[in-house]
Amino acid sequence: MHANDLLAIGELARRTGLSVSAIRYYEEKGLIEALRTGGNQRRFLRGDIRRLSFVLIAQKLGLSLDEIEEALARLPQGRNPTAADWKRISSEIRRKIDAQIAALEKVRTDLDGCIGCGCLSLKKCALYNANDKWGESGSGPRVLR
Amino acid sequence: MHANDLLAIGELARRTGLSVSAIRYYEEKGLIEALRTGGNQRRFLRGDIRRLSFVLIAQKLGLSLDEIEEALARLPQGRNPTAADWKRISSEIRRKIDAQIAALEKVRTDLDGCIGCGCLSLKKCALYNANDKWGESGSGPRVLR
DNA sequence: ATGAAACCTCAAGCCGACTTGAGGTCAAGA
DNA sequence: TCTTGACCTCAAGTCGGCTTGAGGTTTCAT
Repeated sequence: MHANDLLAIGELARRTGLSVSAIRYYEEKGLIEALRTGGNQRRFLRGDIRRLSFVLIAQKLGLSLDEIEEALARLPQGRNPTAADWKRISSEIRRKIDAQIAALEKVRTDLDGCIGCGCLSLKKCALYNANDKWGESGSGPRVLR
Repeated sequence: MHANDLLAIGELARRTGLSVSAIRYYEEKGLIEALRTGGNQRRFLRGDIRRLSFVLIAQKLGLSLDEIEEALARLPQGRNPTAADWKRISSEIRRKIDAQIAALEKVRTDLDGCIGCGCLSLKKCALYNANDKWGESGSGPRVLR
């Protein structure tokens, strides 16, 4: 059962809650690497559970896979995140969250002003004219639903 | 120039900042309706500027087009939003924003606890285990970038 | 009457983060 | 040995909110 301390992809999926296809996708994107058996099946190290945990948590915080890949790439010797790495990275993330909250609070304030006026004029409306970054089309991390 | 007080699609686009293709897309989705000339070109009423302004603002507040359509559908006689409609609808939106801010603040608190521990354990991590709604895959309004 | 600009429809493409399906191979217990 | 379940690759599909392109028509000023 614990033959070589290597995990098959299904086992890793079970331990992380990810789907098998998602793990394969992450490998393709370079977020994780796999060893291969003689029969070409993936085998993962135990530490990869932690690596994927990092990916999952960072995603919940709103980072895109590209951003997560970048964070992982900046790790000292290229291996999985330690507590110290996590401390540094999570402080950066905290700053992003602060910015998101501040942006939302500004919108709320503008909205409060707008409820009173009911103008719905694109020329005058603070809601429409401020925070232009909000409306940029295109994609990015989907933070809230 | 102001022949019939009807606007061609390009004119409406200019006045709202939307692209022509976006307006056609909104028509297809049922967010806006157009009259047609004998030659099959769309003609819009002046009031549609206001209707589209509503769409734009509601989008910036994080509502999906489906949600916006629903809000517009609930308007009294099926025409464009008035100041009173806006007041009612924007109050509902405000509640959503409050919820979003509260969710983000909870994540921030969890993150602060997490920075200290550095566990990165899926079993123990409050960040991972709380706020499951955050991680739901699928699509929805992209609120923040 | 004419020529350019604006309009029309319909189909396909884009982004991120995956999932689904087809068709085939590998590993391990009975 | 055999069977079954887990695995493999590659291509295509999904979602929302549009954009882009091809190929054709209308409108309007001159």
